[in-house]
Amino acid sequence: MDLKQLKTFVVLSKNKNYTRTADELGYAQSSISAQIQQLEQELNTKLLDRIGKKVFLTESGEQLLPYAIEMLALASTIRDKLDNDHLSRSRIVVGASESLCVFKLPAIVESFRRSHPNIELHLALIENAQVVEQLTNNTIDVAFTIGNSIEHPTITSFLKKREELLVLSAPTHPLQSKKALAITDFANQPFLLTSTSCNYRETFECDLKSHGIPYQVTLESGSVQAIKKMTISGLGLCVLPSLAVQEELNANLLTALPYKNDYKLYTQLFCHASKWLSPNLADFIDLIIKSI
Amino acid sequence: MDLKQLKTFVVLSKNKNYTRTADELGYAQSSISAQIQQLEQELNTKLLDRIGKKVFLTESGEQLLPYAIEMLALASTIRDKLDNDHLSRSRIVVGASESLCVFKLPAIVESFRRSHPNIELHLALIENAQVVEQLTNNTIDVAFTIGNSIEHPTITSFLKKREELLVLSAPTHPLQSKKALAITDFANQPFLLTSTSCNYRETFECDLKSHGIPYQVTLESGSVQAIKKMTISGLGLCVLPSLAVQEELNANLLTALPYKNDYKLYTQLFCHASKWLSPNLADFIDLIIKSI
DNA sequence: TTATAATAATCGAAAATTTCGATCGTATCG
DNA sequence: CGATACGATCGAAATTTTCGATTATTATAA
Repeated sequence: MDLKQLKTFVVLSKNKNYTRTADELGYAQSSISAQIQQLEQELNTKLLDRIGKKVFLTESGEQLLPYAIEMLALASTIRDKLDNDHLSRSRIVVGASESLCVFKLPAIVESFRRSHPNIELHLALIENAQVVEQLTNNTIDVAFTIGNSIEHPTITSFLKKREELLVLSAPTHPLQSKKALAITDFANQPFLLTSTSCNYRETFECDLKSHGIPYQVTLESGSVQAIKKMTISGLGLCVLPSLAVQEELNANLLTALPYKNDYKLYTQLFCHASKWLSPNLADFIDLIIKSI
Repeated sequence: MDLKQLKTFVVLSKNKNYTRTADELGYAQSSISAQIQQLEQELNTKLLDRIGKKVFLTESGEQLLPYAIEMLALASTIRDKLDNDHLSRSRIVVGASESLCVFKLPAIVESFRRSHPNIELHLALIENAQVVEQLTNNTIDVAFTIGNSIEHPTITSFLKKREELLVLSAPTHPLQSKKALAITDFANQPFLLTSTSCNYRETFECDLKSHGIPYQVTLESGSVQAIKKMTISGLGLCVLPSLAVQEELNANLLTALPYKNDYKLYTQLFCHASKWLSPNLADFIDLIIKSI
């Protein structure tokens, strides 16, 4: 049983004429005969009687007709749904770093939702270390993170932009007056840091430790927002990528200390290399690339 | 889109493994690949992602899956229905003469309904003259009539049994005492006849007329039962096939007059030659043949 | 890192099927 | 009875499907 045969059967039921049906469907008349015979053979009944010059549906034919119509309707629905889905319903699961969620994604998501109103966007907060695993498990469609460079044979990178990591203080902080700072200047300073697994903290802490610089952690928080507020209040220093503090720098609420570093942090955008980029996903990726 | 492809897609969605799916469905692995590619091409999406070693349904694949399952279920329903229908639901439209409806069909119908309880039997009263037309129009499936011989190139006859046409009277009737009657003995007799289009009446009346025998029609009725009752009451003579008066002859309520005739009347059973004989219809025809 | 095993994609050839055009058979209509 | 309309049938051509072999990729073991 085949949709082609059912289609032919339905049209033939309407026309009750093989030749016209052949014309309508673009087949030779003999092909219509053959298709109906196939169908009859498979269903093991006669579907049509040719009595005299006219064609009649048999009992079985009458039985089949509504089902055949339903079948074709269902096939048509499938085509519609899947075609529409390219344009309408669909879901993209984005795994993103917290900073990017807060400082970059809102504008991107807003813009994407305007251009693709029917796409469901799911946001999963992930850390840099999970990127490969989650893309490989297909639990996220795309990863948008800030952190250490990631290179992996089965992961495609669409974007890699160096991010400055800043050591920040309140504008009134004593260290702020110096022309240039060395790592040693941070000795015994109170720091407000993100959680241990965070790449910027890791990077900076590694720097301090490798030079044997003692330091205090006054606040440890997953919330960048909390850290900034505390720093503004003068509680200590914090280490954040510049993109997370643009606003505060502009408003002069925070000051970047003149500490030259060589930290390798990147905003990156990844998919699994085998991932099929649906038109929507491709659009989303393009939008991010343009927005950065 | 094709049921075969959908089936493959569904099994593959379950297995998430091409090789196993190929084994399960009895194809080569490459055929599974090909079928899925066909489906993807036709629906213009990717249905499966192969990420690393594992196979995942894409968004589109997830969308398709329930529809594909529904489709297969529907196909399965069709097969079931049409197969069951051979045995269960079905309808046979029988066109039959009144006499046969009254004197033969009841026993046949009862027996058939016992052996084929789910077949809907429709009975249409028809006259001999309509047999060809109605079979040709496919308004009846089978014709079971008593009357003149019918031979027609497009009509198949399954049964042709000579029927005796009797001229009957009440046992007390004066003509009954004669040894043998000639047509002339019926001159001026009052007759109780069936309606004009009826073959027995036609046949007998023709006989009288061709010999220029005058006669009266005392009662003209479509009801054989009424005619018999009136004849029993001594109102006149009637002309009926023997099968219609078995009971009354046995009970000595009516007497067959000793009139030798050469009327060619037959109980016959027909289908259109092009008619497909469903198993049920074939059973019905067999039953009639055995019952006569 | 390299070898190995697992697995799907690809490709060309073989097999199966579908389609077509021509012809035949049958029923209807003038 | 002949002409016409229409589906069935048949063999050849065209197309599609399937297969087996090979290749490519990735995960895993050594």
